[in-house]
Amino acid sequence: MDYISKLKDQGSRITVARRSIIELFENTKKPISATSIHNMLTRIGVNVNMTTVYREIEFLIKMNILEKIPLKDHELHYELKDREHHHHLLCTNCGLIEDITLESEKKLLAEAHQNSNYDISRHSIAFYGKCPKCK
Amino acid sequence: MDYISKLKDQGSRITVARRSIIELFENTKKPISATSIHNMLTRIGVNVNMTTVYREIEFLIKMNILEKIPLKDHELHYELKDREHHHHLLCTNCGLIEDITLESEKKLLAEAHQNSNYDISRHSIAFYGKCPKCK
DNA sequence: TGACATAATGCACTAAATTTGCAATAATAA
DNA sequence: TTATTATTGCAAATTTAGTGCATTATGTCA
Repeated sequence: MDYISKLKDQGSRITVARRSIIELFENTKKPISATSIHNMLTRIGVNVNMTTVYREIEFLIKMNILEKIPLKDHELHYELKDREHHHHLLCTNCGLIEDITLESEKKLLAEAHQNSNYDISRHSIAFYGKCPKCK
Repeated sequence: MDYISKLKDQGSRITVARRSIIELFENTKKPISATSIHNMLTRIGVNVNMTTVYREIEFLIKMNILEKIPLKDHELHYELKDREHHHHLLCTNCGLIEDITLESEKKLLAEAHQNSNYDISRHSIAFYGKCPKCK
């Protein structure tokens, strides 16, 4: 079932901002910062306050729809949480962000579970380097 | 050779702030934020301005001694750069950060090189979950 | 050792990202 | 359509980070 129906079912209201932000993430499939969300919304004619953007992000994280993606930047980025498992490739030159899926991460995860006494629930992997255009 | 000697050799001055910050990182071996650095310095009686902390971090990054570690926080963290290769384990409950070394990351890295057309220079892996105390 | 050159620092600001309080607005149930 | 209250906007406060400039202090060399 889609996010909108889920939110409706659990009692949340579906506002223009909320719907637009969810669609933004569904179409983009990349980590987006709060400022970018605001810019993109403005570009498509959805005029919302930055405060609303921040509050909506917070809400969607609480609802388990978005998650934080920390990048080497002092701006947090966000992404849909239940996308098929994947990780990121970041260009240190132009800032481009791409996805990458990794077969061998299973072993990695198994090793992490074994080598630690943490109750691991999630993990993130990022590769930094130069993208095709920049190298 | 140690960091202090390296800095001296290359002409930098060794101030109380600089020496203290380097020692802080050597003793802590964990990602530390600028604010934490400032707090820790104050606690041991080294009173420096936040500006100095930020400028020193910048300097130590330029000198290849520190590197940025992005966490799920809107505060950047830093760590000594040439520590033996390792990654992080973060408690989603109390914020505890521990190190973890992984044998199988070699395969992962090889796969990443093969599956992408990026010129990968670095990577970071983080596991999120509950630490022994919190689970 | 003492004075000099300049790296490093502090202070007062600025800038950008994020958060909060509260009154106004709008989504939904009835 | 109306009432309830979730959501929003606005203004202002906080937090994190970075700057310009005058002052201080490190390391060098006479």
